[in-house]
Amino acid sequence: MVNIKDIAKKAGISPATISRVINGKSNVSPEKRDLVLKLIEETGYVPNQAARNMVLRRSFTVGIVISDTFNMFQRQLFSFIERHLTSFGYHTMFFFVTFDGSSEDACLAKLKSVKPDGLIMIHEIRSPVFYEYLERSRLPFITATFSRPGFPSIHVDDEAAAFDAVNHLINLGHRKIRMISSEGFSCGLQRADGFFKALEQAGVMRNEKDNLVMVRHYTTEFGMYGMRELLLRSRDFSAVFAATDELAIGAMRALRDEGFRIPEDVSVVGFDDIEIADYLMPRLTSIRQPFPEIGEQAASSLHKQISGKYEGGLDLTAPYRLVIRESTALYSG
Amino acid sequence: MVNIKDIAKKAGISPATISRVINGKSNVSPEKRDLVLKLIEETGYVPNQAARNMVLRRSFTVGIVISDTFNMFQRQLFSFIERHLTSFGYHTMFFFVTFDGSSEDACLAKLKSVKPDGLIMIHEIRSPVFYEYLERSRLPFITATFSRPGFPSIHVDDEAAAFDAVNHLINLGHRKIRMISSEGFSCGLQRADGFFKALEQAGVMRNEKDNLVMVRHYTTEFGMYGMRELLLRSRDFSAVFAATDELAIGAMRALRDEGFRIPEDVSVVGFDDIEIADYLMPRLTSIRQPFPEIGEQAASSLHKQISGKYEGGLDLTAPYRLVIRESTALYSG
DNA sequence: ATGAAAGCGCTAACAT
DNA sequence: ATGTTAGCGCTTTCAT
Repeated sequence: MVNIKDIAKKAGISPATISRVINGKSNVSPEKRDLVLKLIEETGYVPNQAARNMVLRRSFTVGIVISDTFNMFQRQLFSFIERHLTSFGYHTMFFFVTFDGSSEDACLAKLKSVKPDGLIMIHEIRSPVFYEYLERSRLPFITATFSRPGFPSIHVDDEAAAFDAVNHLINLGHRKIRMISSEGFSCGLQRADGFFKALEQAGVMRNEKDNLVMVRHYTTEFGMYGMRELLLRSRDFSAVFAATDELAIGAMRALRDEGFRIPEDVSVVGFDDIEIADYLMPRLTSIRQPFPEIGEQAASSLHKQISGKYEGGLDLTAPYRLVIRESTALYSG
Repeated sequence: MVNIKDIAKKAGISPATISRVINGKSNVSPEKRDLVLKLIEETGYVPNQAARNMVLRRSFTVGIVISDTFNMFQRQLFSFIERHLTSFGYHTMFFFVTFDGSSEDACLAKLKSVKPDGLIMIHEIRSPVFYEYLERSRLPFITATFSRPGFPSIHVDDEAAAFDAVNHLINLGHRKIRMISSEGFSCGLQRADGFFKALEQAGVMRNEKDNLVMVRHYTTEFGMYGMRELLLRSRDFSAVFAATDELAIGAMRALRDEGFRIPEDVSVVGFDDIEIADYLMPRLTSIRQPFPEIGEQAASSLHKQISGKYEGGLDLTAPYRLVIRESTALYSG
């Protein structure tokens, strides 16, 4: 592979000047600049990333901490994040973490080894050791779609959004409402809070614990399990709020398998508004998270931090919106 | 950040010996080894990846060439590939390519800069320049879920699988069958070949071109467009074969919007058997691609190539299986 | 505006 | 078994 010395030799110039041209420094004569550019073009030379990384003590890589289950929601959000990071000149590398937390150590080790310039966390890590490292190493990072007090983050107001979603059901006349959520993320808890708040305000706060089932993962499979569990407890309800669309999809499956019609017998509301929500039968009513904005904000906020333009203490809030489709209908008790 | 010299100083040993311990070389005395290990543990030292990359002329990274649309099928396959690559000690980095091919140059530049140890291609690049570079640079690579004559690959027999899928419809009594596919990938063409072969064998090969619609991307959205186009041409059919599940989901949406019941009025078959196929209403009949095997084979074949254990000329074929669910039913003309 | 030289953190060849 | 040394490809002083 052709390197900077090869170019220097061909041009009869020192490597230092080649470097200057590559990095767009001003103090190079136009003639030499043109010559070098021509040579680079001809030879197809591309600077060796590893060498630059070493001397500049940067990796030009941003790590994405994400759960290994990597659902449709995360996939969509990632696409937007990636696009913006690329436009800022970063590469992107996944740091997978399993839900049970057993791999958080491995993730930390990979962090130290790869040394990304920054980190975007789409998955909520529990280990305090992890956050200690982030602080100690002063590694720029931002959490997306959830927040951790005192750290930069971009997310919607989960509790308020859940409140609105459940209120939509209440306004349709539903009173006996169930919820499926997960403990994995703090937003699962916040969405549950919004759920209870809405119930409370409507004066239908009965059997608090029986209304809610907590499952392990935000997947269609666990949505199905959760719904089955709720059905075992009681069939006396007319609406279900799922903490994510994936859970809603699984819940709808379980309801259908038991002969319930949606929305005639049971209304279903999801959360996230993933792409497929609009392709389901019936189309799923859901809370829209603005992926494009969240992705862009996460990337550009991180970029600012990395390039030292960080203003400090940002906890960005993205707007959400209830998208009403076919899976919710008037209560017809 | 603590480096190898720091460890050496603390231990009163030369950096070379530290390096030997880190890399598990045998010729180190047990006492020194233990001392070094202890120090590494204490200090939290992790070797600097960039420095190793430079001197070893390796990146310990495998590139994944994937389309920027990055659908559910690719997401699922990627998860398996990633898992295995990690177990072999590789990092993973995406090389996104847009469907229109405009970014193939950028992808090539990134390739030269990052210098991955190998490449797994889930997306079919057209540019011959790209393949020329692969050959010239002798970069190990393998194509997954499609094949390119003369190059290592792992994939199912798309034509045979499509043939079986369509035959399933024919055995159910369907004669007027439509197909939605895409030109983007060669497998879209091969699946169309299987479709026509099955029709031909059943003696229902009429209006060849009208039976098939080609759309731009393998997405739900384009599946919907494709189906609308078919409906515009004629409503006289009883079954649809979609080249991917995503297309099938979009097609089902379009059919439902026009009042068709599935499978009572129209049977639908997909291809890939993505996770969600079993959660749709109705559950989607589909050809199962064995993600776990394809992912494992792709990763381990590449690993063999990288470590010089490549036996040459492998064109691996993975088994497929028709999974019959609820979206296909007897023709009830 | 340009070149010479040092050095980033690591490994490997070569001594001993 | 261990240390010394050179060098991977690049950027960046520091001269000039």
